[in-house]
Amino acid sequence: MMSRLSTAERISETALGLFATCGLAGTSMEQVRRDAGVSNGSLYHHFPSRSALAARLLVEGMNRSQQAVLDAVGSTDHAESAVRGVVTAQLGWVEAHTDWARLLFGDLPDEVLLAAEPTFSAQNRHYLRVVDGWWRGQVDRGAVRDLPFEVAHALWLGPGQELARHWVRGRGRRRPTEVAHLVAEGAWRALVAR
Amino acid sequence: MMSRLSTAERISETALGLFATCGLAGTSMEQVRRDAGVSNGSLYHHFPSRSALAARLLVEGMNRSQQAVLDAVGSTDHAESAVRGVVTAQLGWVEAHTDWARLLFGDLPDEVLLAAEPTFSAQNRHYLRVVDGWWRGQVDRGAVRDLPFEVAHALWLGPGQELARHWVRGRGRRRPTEVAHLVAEGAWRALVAR
Amino acid sequence: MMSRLSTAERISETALGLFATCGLAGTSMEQVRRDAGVSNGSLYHHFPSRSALAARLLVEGMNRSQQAVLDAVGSTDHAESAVRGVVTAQLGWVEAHTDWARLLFGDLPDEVLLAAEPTFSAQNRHYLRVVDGWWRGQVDRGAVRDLPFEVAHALWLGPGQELARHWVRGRGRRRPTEVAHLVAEGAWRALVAR
Amino acid sequence: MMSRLSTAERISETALGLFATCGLAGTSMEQVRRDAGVSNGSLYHHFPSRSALAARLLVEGMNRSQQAVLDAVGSTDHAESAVRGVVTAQLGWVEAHTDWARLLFGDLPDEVLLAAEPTFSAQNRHYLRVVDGWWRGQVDRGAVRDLPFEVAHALWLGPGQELARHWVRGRGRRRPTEVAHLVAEGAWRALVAR
DNA sequence: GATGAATGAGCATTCATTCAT
DNA sequence: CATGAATGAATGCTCATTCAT
Repeated sequence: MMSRLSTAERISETALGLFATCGLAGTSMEQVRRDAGVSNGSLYHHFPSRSALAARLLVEGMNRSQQAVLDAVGSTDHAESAVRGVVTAQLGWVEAHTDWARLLFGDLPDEVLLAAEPTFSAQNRHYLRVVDGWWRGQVDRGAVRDLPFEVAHALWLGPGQELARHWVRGRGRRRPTEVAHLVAEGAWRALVAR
Repeated sequence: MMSRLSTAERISETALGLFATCGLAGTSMEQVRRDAGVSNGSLYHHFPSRSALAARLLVEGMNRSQQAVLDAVGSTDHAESAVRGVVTAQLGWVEAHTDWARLLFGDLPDEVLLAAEPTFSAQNRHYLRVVDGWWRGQVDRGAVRDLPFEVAHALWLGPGQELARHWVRGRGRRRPTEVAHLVAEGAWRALVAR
Repeated sequence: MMSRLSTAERISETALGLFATCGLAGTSMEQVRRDAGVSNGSLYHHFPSRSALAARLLVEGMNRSQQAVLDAVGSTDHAESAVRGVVTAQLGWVEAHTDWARLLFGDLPDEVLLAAEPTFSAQNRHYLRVVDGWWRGQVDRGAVRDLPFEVAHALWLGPGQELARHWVRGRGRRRPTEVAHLVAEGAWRALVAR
Repeated sequence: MMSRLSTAERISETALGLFATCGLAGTSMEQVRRDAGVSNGSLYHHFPSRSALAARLLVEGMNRSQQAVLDAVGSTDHAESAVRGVVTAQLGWVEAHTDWARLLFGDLPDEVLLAAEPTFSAQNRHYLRVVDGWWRGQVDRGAVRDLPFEVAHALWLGPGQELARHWVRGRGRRRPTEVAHLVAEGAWRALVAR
């Protein structure tokens, strides 16, 4: 009997692990091929180019990560719960999916971004539209400060991002979820009206 | 007459520009060599390996960037001024030195980090010791919230980091310095006691 | 139609000739590639490194050369015939396969020896076990002097080795096979009991 | 105060050690330079080329090694003593000067041989003339078998050479001087008239 | 005698990718 | 879907050597 995973899945998983460990630019198709135990021809049958492989993982990872945030935002109309919930969700997701996180935190060469379009930008647009929309609603309602969205986004998710970035690189004592409530509290204070 | 810059300087500057444009992993020694107008042997005489070249720039850039923050912290004992000043300094420095910033924001392969040690970690220790020391002083004085340093650091510099990261990648309308006061305000709210 | 030899064979043969002519250390992969009329990628597809190529030839050559000796030893139980036969076989083989001989006589860098393991040492063990065993048998039978095997081996094969070494380097008037019987006679006298 | 050895001597000794360890072809001027702690310019001031350095050591080593044999031959007219004495001297010298021996046993690229001429061939001629002359004298006197000189030389020094070769490469249990008398005995039996 | 910058050719090897089977 | 041979461009790096100071 064969392994449980399909060839394509074996390749994906192997690649994700390698990207996390060696960085996207530090991983070659040859490494993926070897580690996945797949023939050259087979590899290229499933992913017609290196960029295509990276792009597919990027899109998938971005989707998962943003979904975690969107779920948190969508779960309540109460501003404070949502703001805090997003931070908690962000840190929880990173801690639960460090490989994906490392990929998303990394440098993405233009060729990969190019290959990831259009799915990528559509996805992104959707994410931004939803979150931005939610934010403006709360501004109108007077629940949060009236800030340009990029500033709000930075104050909201920047600290968690920063913390997570250190965490996945092995720096930082505390696990993200350990301090999530402190970060969430900070974000809320930075954003709440008055 | 020769060019004003020494060979080593010409190499450094060329490399920094290329790293900023093509990414660290996307820049080859051959490109550096060609663009700097230097012979192969000469290039390797001054920088015995690709990693050594990258590491030297990394250490230098890190030093400059951290110095901007240290200067801001050291310039006053008044907590609010210092907290705000650091954010402003951070965003100002990034905007004024986008090439350096791009290098520091990028993915640094282990080989480069390895080559950057020990200067790098010594420098880092110094930076953290000073900033951490200052922070604890303010905590004792009751000026700021009693947060683990990594959390404080994330709330303090994370938003700016996030904003700057987008900015140097060409995303984000507003220039960092334009919104610096808003980010600084957010950071202060997140950190101030009470 | 393609050439009769497989790509791998074409590479092997070309490399053997070059190693014989220019020495192992004096032969570059580039030369092999050019002379064999093979693409770079193809060369490395078949032999993943310079050392691997050399090692494969080394193992093969060692095998052939030792087989000539083993055949001579195995062909008779009569001590004198075997001792003389081995010397004759040794010199005959060298004269008939100077390219192989030159490779085996040359300096073998550690990397190559390392790459040749374990096949190499297994082969060697077999060779030594057989010849040593045969020798001890003759010692017990009182046909030859009771000498430590390494000394016996040196007296037995050393002179032929020395002669062959000079011959393949172009020194020495007489062809090995011309003087084989004299060398064999000397070896026998050095080894015979009484 | 400076080191006791002159720069040239430091270079020579370093090079000899490296040649012994890494092989002649495996040693670069850069390695010699580094290990000797000498500047590039200084190295080339003393030895104008890589080949010149190797050649100088080769000539010197050959001289020393042959002198040991010549001394043994010259010390007596008694054939047996001389034949045995040469073998003993040969093995003794190798054991006492393994670095030199390794150099002399190694592959010598043409460029080095070329650079070693004419000293080298003059030395060699001298050596051969003396030993050949001595041999013919003994043949005429009926003390030894009437063999072509190259065969006699192979039977005489070949076994020791073989043994020594293994010894310097770390193979072979017994030290050369331990078994010298056995080898000498074998050589004498192979050569003695009757 | 010593120093170190400069040179440019050369090399082993990796890589992404294609293609015939 | 899978296999592995084939391709050729590109890369990081080493080396022997020269030269101005």
